[in-house]
Amino acid sequence: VSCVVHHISLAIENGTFSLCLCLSVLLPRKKFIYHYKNVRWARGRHETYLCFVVKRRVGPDTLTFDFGHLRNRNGIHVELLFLRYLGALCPGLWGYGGTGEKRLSYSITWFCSWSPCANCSLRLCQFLSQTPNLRLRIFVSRLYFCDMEDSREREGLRMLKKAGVQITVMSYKDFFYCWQTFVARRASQFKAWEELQRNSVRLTRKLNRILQPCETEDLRDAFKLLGL
DNA sequence: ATTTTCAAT
Repeated sequence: VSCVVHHISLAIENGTFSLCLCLSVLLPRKKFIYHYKNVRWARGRHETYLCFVVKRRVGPDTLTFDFGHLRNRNGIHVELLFLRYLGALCPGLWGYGGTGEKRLSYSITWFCSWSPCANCSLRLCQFLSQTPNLRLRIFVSRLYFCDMEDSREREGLRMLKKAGVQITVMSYKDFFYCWQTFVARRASQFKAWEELQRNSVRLTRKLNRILQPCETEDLRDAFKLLGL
């Protein structure tokens, strides 16, 4: 109930924009499966979903503060929408991060159907550099525009890593957790699709290669040195 | 073998 009330108050603050947010606290099953399916060719996913959990920590005590989901709207990527809501989701985020008695910090975990684009990564890095008392963990189902070696999206993911963001490709246990937490599942059990595991492993390897480009560069240098 | 991608009609 508190979650619903919270989202209604968000709607009042931000106008009709977030009306949908407060009407659908849980994600319909079909929508979740369609958008989070980690298929190789994700044709027609012209939306991106972001399921989030906010944890609030005051001194030694941590509690789950809020959760919910968002999707991109009006040409605004879902990550930037999330940043707009962040102030409301994390009261006191600014101003209590120091060494005072009220030491307050937040930890956000989100599960996104696509990894962030280059611009969103940049904006997130900028934001995080100004909020040292916010920790962000990002799980992604699929990698967005990361096929080219020199893609800006790849660079963006590396920047996020440098900024201290933990980025992970979703595996079975993460899809399962999302199903339990964010989906209007009724009594239904999460049923993995074909290839879930294989795709997750493939994307994990791909992400690891993206985040550790130095090794291959070093190898190339080594080959050059050896005249190979 | 090849296919898509936070749309634009």
